[in-house]
Amino acid sequence: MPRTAASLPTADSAPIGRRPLHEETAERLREMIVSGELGPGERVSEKALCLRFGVSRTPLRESLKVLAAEGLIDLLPHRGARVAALTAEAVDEMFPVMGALEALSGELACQRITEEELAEIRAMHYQMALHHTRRELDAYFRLNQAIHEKIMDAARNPTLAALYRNLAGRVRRARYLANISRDRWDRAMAEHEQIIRALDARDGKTLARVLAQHLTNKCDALKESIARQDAERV
Amino acid sequence: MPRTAASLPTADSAPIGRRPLHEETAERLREMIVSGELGPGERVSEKALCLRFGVSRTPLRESLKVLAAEGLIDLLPHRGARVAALTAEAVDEMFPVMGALEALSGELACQRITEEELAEIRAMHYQMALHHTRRELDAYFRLNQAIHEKIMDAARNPTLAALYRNLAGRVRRARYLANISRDRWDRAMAEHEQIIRALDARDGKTLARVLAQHLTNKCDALKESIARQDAERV
DNA sequence: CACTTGTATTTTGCATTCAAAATGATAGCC
DNA sequence: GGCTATCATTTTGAATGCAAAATACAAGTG
Repeated sequence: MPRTAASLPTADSAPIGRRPLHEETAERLREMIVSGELGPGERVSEKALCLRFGVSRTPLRESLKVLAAEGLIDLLPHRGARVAALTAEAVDEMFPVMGALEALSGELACQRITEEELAEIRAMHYQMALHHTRRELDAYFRLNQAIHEKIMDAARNPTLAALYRNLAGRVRRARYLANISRDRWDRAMAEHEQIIRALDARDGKTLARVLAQHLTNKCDALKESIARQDAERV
Repeated sequence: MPRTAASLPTADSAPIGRRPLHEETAERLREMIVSGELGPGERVSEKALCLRFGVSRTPLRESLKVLAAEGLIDLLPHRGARVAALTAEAVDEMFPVMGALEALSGELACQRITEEELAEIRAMHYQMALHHTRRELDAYFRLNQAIHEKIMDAARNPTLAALYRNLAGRVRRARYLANISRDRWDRAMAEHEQIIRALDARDGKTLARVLAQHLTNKCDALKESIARQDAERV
């Protein structure tokens, strides 16, 4: 009878076939938005992108629908697509959610992380501390993000990780305007020390609390930046 | 100059125009999947659905991409779409996340809920208690879901609510196989009593804890059902 | 009889085409 | 001059058409 495991679509041994265009374009669009190449509120012309990517409108439009579902762009019926704005309200909504997700990742990671993973995170932490002392913001950001993702992965919950990455991607678009203060930066670094300690001790509750607080502080910092930015714009 | 608030895409005064087909079809598909009309793992034929909905493949395919992004269907390149399976592993991943999201909704709701909303929830609670004593499972489920959604709405965080509804939709597909035990049902009802009490007292921490625990128990019940189902299947 | 090999059919992926709506421009009017 | 109304252009929404891939089927071979 055919309903055996072998007949199910188990992704066996790396399919060589190329990826569909709508995936490719979705990824590139995502990258363009998250990187800031397409700014918040900016109009997204189908034709321009088709030309640029060298594809027809069909796969591109499929991508746009997906990106809209992910919250990266807004689709106005008969009026095209715009890159979703990143308002203070949206940030205010997203960060508590990210805080809850990261807190959960921390709890799960404490139960499931391996010694190897922890060692790697520790190494990244020290590397990041170095960038902190050297005031290398960009490199710091990259490692910061990588550490949080590593903890997320250690939680072994792909569903959780997917939701987190979605929100993180939306928020990351704002990093270029985060002119973080020396004070806040130092505090963030101190929080990361606590994160490592809690992880070391496999203290899930504490880690969850620290991560949530860390996110709350990040949110405040970002909102400050957005407010400053908005004030300048007027 | 045209860059004023009025020119921004503020959904002003109810656009009367009909909705795009891809939205319509996405919604109907979602409903078909969540209601169980399309069973987990079932193949989703583009042609059949086009015929059924009376639309061409273009908007339907756009819907499929969106549903895939939502995690309701799996897209196998060159092999069509299947309704996403609802495995015990997936449930195990989703419930902790829903627990975290509901816990957050509880905390926020305690800060923001109005007396009117609370009164309505209380009324729904008593109605639900009635269905519980009468063993009216379906009506009980409906009110149960409605209460959780009401708390979610009271949290005043649309981003949070959207993520929650996505997960809730994915999980809801399993409700028809939830032959809940008398014991578990009684315990769930008792937890709902606690929920109401915490909400009454605006005790966010307690509410968060109770909601998370409630979800953990729901998860266990569901996994039991799935395991039973799987055992029968073999 | 199981198993491969080759072929016909179906289904998917994408480009193209057509219709409808929105945008922009021009002319007419007060 | 400022305003509205009409028309041309652009852009979006959806259907159709075509090529490639996958599936189903049939015949041939050990």
